[in-house]
Amino acid sequence: MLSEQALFEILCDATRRRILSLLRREGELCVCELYYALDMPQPKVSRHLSVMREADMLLVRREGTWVFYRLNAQIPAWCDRILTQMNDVWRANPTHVQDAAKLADMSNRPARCCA
Amino acid sequence: MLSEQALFEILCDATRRRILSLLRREGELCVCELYYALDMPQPKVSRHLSVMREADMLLVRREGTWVFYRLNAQIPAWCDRILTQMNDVWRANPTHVQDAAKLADMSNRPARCCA
DNA sequence: TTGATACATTCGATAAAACGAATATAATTG
DNA sequence: CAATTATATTCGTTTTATCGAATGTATCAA
Repeated sequence: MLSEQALFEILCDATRRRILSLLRREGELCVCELYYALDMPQPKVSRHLSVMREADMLLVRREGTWVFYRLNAQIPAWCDRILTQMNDVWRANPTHVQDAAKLADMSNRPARCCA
Repeated sequence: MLSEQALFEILCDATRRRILSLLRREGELCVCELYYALDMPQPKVSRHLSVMREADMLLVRREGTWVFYRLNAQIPAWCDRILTQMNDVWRANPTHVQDAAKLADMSNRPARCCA
C-alpha cells in the first residue's frame, strides 16, 4: 500500500518523474524502452523501477526476456489525483515531451502479445 | 518561483508536511507556536522554515521579536491544487490532528496585531 | 549446453539531507 | 547599556540517496 512518505520520496527524483510520465502516456513499457527514451544507463533505470515497485507504485509483468512495468491502478485515490495533477504539468514539460518523442522513434520495440 | 523539484523536496520531509498542515489550518504562525505544537527543538523547526522560505513556499513577517510564517499565496496553481489535495489527507492524519490540538492548548500565544 | 539478449543487483564512492549542540543575532524591556 | 525573549545560523557528525562500473540472473534460441 503506497504510503504518503513513499509517494513523495518517489516524486522527489526527476528520473522517476520522467518514468511515471512515460508510463501514464503509454500504459506499459519494458525496461529497454524506458532507458532508451530517457537516454540513461540500464542499471540506473532498473534501480529506480525497483524503488517504485517496492513502494507498490508500479506492477511488473514478465513476457519472455522482457519485463513490462505499469502503474498500479490500486493506489489510494488521493495519490491518483496527485498523479493526475502532475500529468497536466508534465505534458507541458519539454523534457517529458522529448522523452515521449524519443520513444515513438524507437525501432525494434518489443511486441505486446497477450497483454 | 516555487519549482517542481523544490515542491517535492519539501513534501518529502514529514516535519515540513506537519508545518504546512498547521499553516493551512491557522493561516499564520510564529516559530514558537510551531515548535510548541510539533514538540520539537526550535533550531530544527527554524531550519525547515528556512528551506521552505528559500523555495518561495513560505512568506515571513516580523512583528517585534516574533516572526510569523504563512503560506505564499503566489505559488503556481498546480502546486496549490496539490496542497489542497494533501490537506484532505492531513485532516484525517492523527499526527496532524494532534498537532492542531496541541497548538489550541498552548498558553501565552503571541497576539497578532496589525496582521 | 552454449551464446545472446534483457534485466537486476552488488559494490564502493560521492554527495546531499538532517540532526543535536552550541552559538549568534535581533528586538524589547528595564 | 544589560538582561531577556524569540529566532537564526554554524559546526561537526550521521544518515540517506544516487551513481557508475562491474557482475549476476533469467529466458530463449540454436
